[in-house]
Order: sequence, then C-alpha cells, then structure tokens
Amino acid sequence: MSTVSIYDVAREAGVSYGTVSRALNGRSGVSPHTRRRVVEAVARLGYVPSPIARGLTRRSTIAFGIVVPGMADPFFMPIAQGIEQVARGMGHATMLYDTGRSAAAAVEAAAFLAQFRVAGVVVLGGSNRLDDEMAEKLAGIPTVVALRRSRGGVFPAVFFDHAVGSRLVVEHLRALGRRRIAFVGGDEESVAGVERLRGFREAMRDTGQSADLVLRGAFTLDGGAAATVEMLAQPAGRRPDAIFYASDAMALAGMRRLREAGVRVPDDVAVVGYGDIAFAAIAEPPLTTVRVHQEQIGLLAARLLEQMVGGGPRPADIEVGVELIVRGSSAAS
Amino acid sequence: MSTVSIYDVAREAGVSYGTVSRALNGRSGVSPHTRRRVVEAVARLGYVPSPIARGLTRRSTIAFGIVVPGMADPFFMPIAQGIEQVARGMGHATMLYDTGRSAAAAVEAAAFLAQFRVAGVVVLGGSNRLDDEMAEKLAGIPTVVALRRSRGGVFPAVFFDHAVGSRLVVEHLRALGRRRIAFVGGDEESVAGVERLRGFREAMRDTGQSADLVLRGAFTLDGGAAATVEMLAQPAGRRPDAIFYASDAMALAGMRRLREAGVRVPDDVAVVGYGDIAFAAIAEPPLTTVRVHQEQIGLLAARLLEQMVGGGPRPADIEVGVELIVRGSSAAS
DNA sequence: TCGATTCATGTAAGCGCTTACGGAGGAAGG
DNA sequence: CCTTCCTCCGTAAGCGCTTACATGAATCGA
Repeated sequence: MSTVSIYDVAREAGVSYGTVSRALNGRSGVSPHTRRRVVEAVARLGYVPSPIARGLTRRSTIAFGIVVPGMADPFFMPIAQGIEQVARGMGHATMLYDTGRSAAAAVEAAAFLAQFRVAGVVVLGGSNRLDDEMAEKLAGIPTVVALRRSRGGVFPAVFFDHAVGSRLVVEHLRALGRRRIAFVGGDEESVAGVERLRGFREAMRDTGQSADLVLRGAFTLDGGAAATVEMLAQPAGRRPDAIFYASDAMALAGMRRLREAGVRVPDDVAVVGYGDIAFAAIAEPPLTTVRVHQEQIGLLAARLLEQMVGGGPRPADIEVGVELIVRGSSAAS
Repeated sequence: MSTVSIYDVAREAGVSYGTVSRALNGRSGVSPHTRRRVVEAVARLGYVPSPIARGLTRRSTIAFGIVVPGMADPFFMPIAQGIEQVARGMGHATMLYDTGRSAAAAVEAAAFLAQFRVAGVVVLGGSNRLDDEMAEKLAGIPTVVALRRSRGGVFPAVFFDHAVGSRLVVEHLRALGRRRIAFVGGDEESVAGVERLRGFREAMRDTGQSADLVLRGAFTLDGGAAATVEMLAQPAGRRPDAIFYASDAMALAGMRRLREAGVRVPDDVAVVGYGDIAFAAIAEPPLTTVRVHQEQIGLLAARLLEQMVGGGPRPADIEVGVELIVRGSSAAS
C-alpha cells in the first residue's frame, strides 16, 4: 500500500519535501541533478502522490464526473465509456452519477460532484432547463454537456440536431409510401424528448400530414412496450402503418409487442428507432434508426473537457451530424 | 458553492471548530444544547463537510469503487447501477474503472482505487487468479467480489455456480432432442468463461455426448458474430443443431448471423444464451437463457460492502441460484 | 467545605500535499 | 574584492477536517 509519503521520498533523495514537490510538479527552480535524484527515489520507493491530499491543496481532484440519465442504458454507456478512457489516459478517475432521468437529480449530481471537487464534469443529455442552477453548483469546475446544447451557452456542448433526425425518418417513411405515421415519444423532461417530437411534428406538417398519432412514454424498453400496447388498443381504422419511436430501446421493445399481436414488421407496420445502439443492427428485423455516433461524441466531449481543464479558453460548441440508417424494419414493403 | 468551512460554522454557532466536528460526527461529549446550535448553524450556512478533507484525516473517502469488465456491457451495468444506488443512499460517490476484461487491468484498478482511498470496492466478475495481488493493493479496503468467488476466499463474494447454468442448458437441449450441441465460449481470462465451459463439458459427458463443437471468442456481440461465422463455415455434416453461447450478447449476435445464412432458429438450430440481459426477452425469437438475477446480485454485493464498511466481521459468501428461462429460440421444434 | 470525578469544550497537531517566502551560494558586474 | 542578482533549495503556513489532550466548570460524596 502506498503508505509512503512525500517526506519519505525527500529523505531518500536527501532533499527537502518542498523540493520533491517542485520536482514532481515540474516547477522551476530545481536543478536537473536534484530532479533526477528525486525521480530515482520515487521509483525506488514506489511513491504515488496521494490524490486526495493533492486535491485538498489544489482544490481539485484528479477525477472526472459524468452525469448520466441511466447507467444501464445502452445508448449512454458507450459515451461514458469513451470518456472514461480519455480520463484514465490522463490518470484521472471517473465518477458516475445516475440521475434516473430526473432533471432535479442532475442538479443534485452537480452539487455532489462539486463537493468532491472533481476536475471536470460531463453532463450527458437531460434537460437544459436547470443549467444555470447546475453551473452555480459547479462554480468554476470545467463542465461540458453532450447530446444537447446548454441553456444560454453556459456550458460548451457537443451536440446534434435531434429534430433533423426526426425529419429524416419522416421523409424516409413518407418515401416508402407510409401514410399513417405514429410517434412514440420519450419523456419530455429531456431535450431529446422535446426536440425529437418537435422535429417529427414539423416534418409531418411540412409533408402535409397530420401528426395526430403521438404517444409519450419513457425512453426505456418498458416505455416502448407500454406505448405499443396502447397503440394496439386503437380501433383498427386508426392503426398506423409506421411507428417512429424516440429511442431504439423503445422501438425494439415495441417490435416485440407488435409481433406478439400478430402485426408484421415491416409489412404491416414499419418501425424506426433513434440512436443506433448496438442491438439495433442485430435485431430481427434489423432496426432502421438514426445513427448518432456515440463514441465520437464521447471522445469529443472528453477532449473538450481536457482543453478546459488544461486552462484553455472556453471552447466553441461542436455539432456532429446524424444519419439515417435504413434496415429491415422499414424496408420497402 | 460550498466554500463554507467548519470554521465558519463554529463562528456562527459560537463554539469551537472541534466542537462542531464532534457534534457533526455524533461523538460524545457535546451537550444537547450545543449540538442543536451547531445543527442550526449548519442549516443556516448550508454547510457541507468537504469529503476530501475528511478523507485526508480519516484515510477513507466517501466513495465506492466498482471494477467492471466492460462499462457498456448490458450484463454488468444493471449490477453496477444497483451498487450505485445503494452507494448514493449512503451518501457515497461511485467510481467506475473499466478493465476491458483484462485481468492485469483489474490489479491496476485496485491500485488506482486504493490510492483514492475509496471506502470500499466491488469487483465484478473477472478472474480470481490475481486476487491476492489485488488484495495486496487494496490493503485493508473493504472489498467484495460479485459473479464469482475469490481465490482462497480473500474477498467475500456474491456468486453463483456458472457450471450449473451450463448443465441446465445442456439438459434442456437434450430433452428437446438436439443431438449436436455446440458451445461458443467467452474469454477464459474470466471465471465465467472457464466455468461455463467446464459445466458444458461435464454435462455433455454425463449425458453421453461428445463435446467436440467448442469455439471460443469474446463475450461480446462481435465475439458471438465471429464465432458463428466460423461455425457456419463447417461442412454441412458437422453443423450443430443447437448452439449454446456463453453470453446473451454473443447469442443475439449469433442469431443474426444464422438468419443471414438462412439458418432458421429454432427449427434448424436452437440457440441459448447466458445472463438474461434485458434484450434477451425481446429478441426475435426471444432468447432462451440462463437467468442470473443481476439486480439482486448488485444489491447483495452492495449490502455486504455496507456491512464491512460499517466495521462488521467478514461476511460469509452468498450463493444465488440460476434459472433456465426457456423462450422461443429453443422451443420444441 | 474540599478534593475527586465527570462532563463539556477549546487547542494543538497532524493527515499529505502545494506554494509563498526567504536565505545561502555562486556568477556576474563594477 | 565587494555588491548585486540569480538559482536552487529549505521552511512555514495552510488546504478543511479529526482527534488526543488539556482546561475549567460543575457535580458528587464525605
């Protein structure tokens, strides 16, 4: 166990603890010779600076915080994973805080991570409504949001246009000749929920269709299943010939319900999701969806944070594109 | 921002900082009256003790560490999520360290978390080969492993018998009349990989079958896809009529490949997975698998850790059962 | 009434670092 | 040869807590 402190190193190297600290932190005012002796002593003793003691004086620990709406959600985790990798590359730890998709919890998360004096935080998705409050809690801790922009630009963001994805879907379905397109939205506590719905509505209007088949649920498997059951309860005449789910998880669960009800996908109903999680491609039928490039977003967010932590200026927002991936669940019927 | 320190509280309450500390930590030797004044001052000032300063003196921070083989793996994350919830209930943060399924990385994880002086750590799966080394790095930090036992019982464990699950699968497939059962194993760096294979071999032997169709890969989607492609390359005569994958992810990816090759599931080939991740139930066909009760395991592990952190005696290992969930991918054909 | 306890509280030290400050040499300048 | 200025380094203080110890007041029995 690293019970060896900076004092031990100092003794071993025959210098004072202050010098050790300077040497290790690359401060000036240490002769090359001394520096070398310190480095050697460190190696000999296997000394590792205590992150928490260091955190106390520096008011910042070598840990990043990630605020995530759902720790078990296959959409968010690849992003978090990317961030964790970058963090570890910097020798940083990663703290996860699961908000359970509650906007209020995100503020708590901010406060919590702030008192831990993390070096930086990445907020995944969620709502922008409370960004000011979060910024207040985070008081000066470098923070970036991913998957959305922040309210009033308080935080730099790596984002994409959720509405554009919806538009691509509607146009695709339209081109396929689908006439009655239903939308199953996620919770509107989040930007994703609101914007994907908005995009759907606008695209429907623009293509001269009425967006009257709109349901809401949670972004989860259960949410998708429940909404689909509800949809199936409609009188046959009002049944859609295409369902656009606001997330892949919802779509996948929905397809299962549809099949159980004897509805064929894509013949009777085309199905489209949003997010392109790994399971979308291997579902049966493979799920048409809006690809979001999660890994890229994670890496970009981490990189932005890296810059900010490094003391750089506030970076500009980065927009990434979305892309419609057409698969079997909406193949031409 | 919580820039208010214990000194501020002391001043506000008109007592000394030592008294504030004692009052806040429930130490004896504080009059009820004083205690009340302190509590009031805390509330008035919105004081929150600095976890990191506290960590420095106590040599233990209010954070738990989780060592996880894959942060984006839908099998592990529900467990981690359960732990995170318990942790937060205790006011603790959660640090995740992704080993990428490398046993060596798990030791690094231990060292890393140890220097952060986490209050406790949960190791998910992995190998038990390096448990001694990990214990050494963790020097006294309460630790429990989940999903396997630890070598020589160095850590308390919440485990199940991987081999029993395999046996259930083999017997099930056998009862279905399948004659040529193939096994697609996960990486044998982990206990899960080794034991599931062993269980398969033994069950095959006990039922008088030869276990000659055995492939290995990674536990991931890609691993399952690759192994399946390999399997399909076999001459038709050697083709299995059932494939038992060591994980659900592998099985799901495998089913996709099978379908693409025109192999019908379950008619031509029955497919079974292991783990019962959320997507298993909604796949098409729904996947027969070995249920492992991930949430329960997460909660139990967290609870054990809670006990240990509370200073209790080393808890006994807890074994949880596994259960075969029969679904469409192996329905009687 | 008086020492012996007991209880509540204040103070100092220390956890393992960082960093401002100041002192000791040595090099440069006159 | 003496001042001035660097360079390199040691020391002290402080980050925000906990806790051992010291102090003083209150309580008790005799």
